[in-house]
Amino acid sequence: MTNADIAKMLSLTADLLDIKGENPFKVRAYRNAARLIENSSKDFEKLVREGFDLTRLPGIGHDLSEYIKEIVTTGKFSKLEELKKEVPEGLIDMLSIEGLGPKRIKQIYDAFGITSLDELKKYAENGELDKLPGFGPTLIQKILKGVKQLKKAGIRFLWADVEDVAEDLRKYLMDFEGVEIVEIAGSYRRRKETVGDLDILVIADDYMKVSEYFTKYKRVKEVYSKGLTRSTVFLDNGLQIDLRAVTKESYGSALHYFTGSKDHNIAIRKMAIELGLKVNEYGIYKGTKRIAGKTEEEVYKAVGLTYIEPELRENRGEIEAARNGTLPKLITLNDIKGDLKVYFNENIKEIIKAAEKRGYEFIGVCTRNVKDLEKIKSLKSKIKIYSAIECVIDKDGELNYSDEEIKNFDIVYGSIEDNFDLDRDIQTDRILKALEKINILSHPFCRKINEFNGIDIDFEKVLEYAKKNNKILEIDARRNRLDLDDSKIKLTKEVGAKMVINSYATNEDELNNIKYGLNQARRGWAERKDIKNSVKNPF
DNA sequence: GCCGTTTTCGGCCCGACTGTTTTCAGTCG
Ligand SMILES: Nc1nc2c(ncn2[C@H]2C[C@H](O)[C@@H](COP(=O)(O)OP(=O)(O)OP(=O)(O)O)O2)c(=O)[nH]1
Ligand SMILES: [Mg+2]
Ligand SMILES: [Mg+2]
Repeated sequence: MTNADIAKMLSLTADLLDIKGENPFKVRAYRNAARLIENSSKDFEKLVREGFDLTRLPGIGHDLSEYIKEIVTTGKFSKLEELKKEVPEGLIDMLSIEGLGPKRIKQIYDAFGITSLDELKKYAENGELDKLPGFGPTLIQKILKGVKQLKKAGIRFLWADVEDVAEDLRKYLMDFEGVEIVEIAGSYRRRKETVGDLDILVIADDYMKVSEYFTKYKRVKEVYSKGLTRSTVFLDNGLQIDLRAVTKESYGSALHYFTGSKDHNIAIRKMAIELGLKVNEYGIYKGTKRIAGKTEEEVYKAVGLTYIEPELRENRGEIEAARNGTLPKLITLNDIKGDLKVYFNENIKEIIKAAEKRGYEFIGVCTRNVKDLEKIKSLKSKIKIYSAIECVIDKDGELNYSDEEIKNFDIVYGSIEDNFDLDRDIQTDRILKALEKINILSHPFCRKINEFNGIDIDFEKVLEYAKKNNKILEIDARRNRLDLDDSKIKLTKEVGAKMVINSYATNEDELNNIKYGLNQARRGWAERKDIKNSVKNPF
């Protein structure tokens, strides 16, 4: 039972309770627990096995603690099973239709007993739905459209895949008369590996005119809502863009609000309440008096905190760290001294030249074929070239090359490329075995974003071994890998094992992949000392 | 359902946009 599995059950429970009409704060408690577990770097199955007191976690009390234990030990959640009898699971699909929330779904279910999208479509088309109070023609049209495209359920976009359109939108908005600042906020600014939409903040005195201009952007396919200070559109590729426009006195508060995360915002607002203050996107208020909000620093200062970098704003301990003055000094692009994995191929000379130009001090040229060793050794550059071999780890943890064949390489990588579904203990032993012979474990979880969630291993055990034996964990920086991910990076840092960020460049442009890995390293609280390719002479 | 150096009950972040609302509930950020 993985964290993701547990989180899914709790989240489903929350949705069903919501539709049932339960107390919204109870629903939130389930959602919070689900999110806590989903985002946690700790393995909950292990925590339960070790008898860890779950109620020590924020938002987990007596009941949820027992529920989590039940889920982990039995694989089932009896409360959820009972709930499903009352509230059919099929109703969950309806939540992913824009404009349909728990209340309206309950209304529909109570009136017609509908439990599927097909039935919903039928009732929307034959005019039955109109009979419900609050269901006007516009909403019915929205529902029909939603059934057809199920927009909200669409997969999330890779961060790197929205970079270009984000920049294009920034330019487009900056071009508008009177616009002073454009910030891409939301999960994009927090550098999350995937983004559900783009959240754009515009600062302009004449902020009310911005929405109109925004919705005329050439790639806008549909205007979902348009008001004086906020609007939402969908682009031709289905990407949602939320725009918020305010005047510059609210810049800090608005940017803070729109950057999130939601959990972080709520935590900050709770702190403010305890100080007798109110925080919203316009400022910080004491009574009716506005006391701060021009910059983000002001916002944090008003609640007694130092500035928190966007990448850390996930309510994963950053607020406590800011209070205690123990925030990490996050690694930056400038700290990266080299790239320890670029591919040995026909572009290698250009890649090396580009690496020199970037100011790198070393580069690791990697092949999967031991016969390339001499050719790699004969490459010339003014920077240090490491020869690297990527070995394939077989089912039993053996490498595809003998000790003799790889002994002259500067760096030995090991990569798992098959048998992804082995049981946790077997998979863990496989990795531990391979680690004996390699320096760096490539993309440790073998995951592919939006495709494969990754192998099941006892990662903490791997980390303990790595720390003790100076083995390094890779952060594969390719846009759809980012493996280790942010929470695993955080755990690795906490244990004290080292990591490298590798670009896997096959041409000079792909050296830029480093940036994507760096984003995740920063989200994982990594400092310069945690990342091997930010020190001189790593090998 | 969770939480508490004031609290074990009574709060729980706060605001914008939409529709059919004649004053606000629902949904969303
Ligand atoms: N205070 C507060 N802020 C919110 C709430 N919902 C969203 N926000 C803020 C914080 C979010 O980061 C920001 C943008 O909202 P999004 O729904 O786009 O979320 P975000 O970009 O974080 O993640 P995403 O990748 O889009 O799913 O708006 C809320 O309920 N309360
Ligand atoms: Mg967003
Ligand atoms: Mg958004």
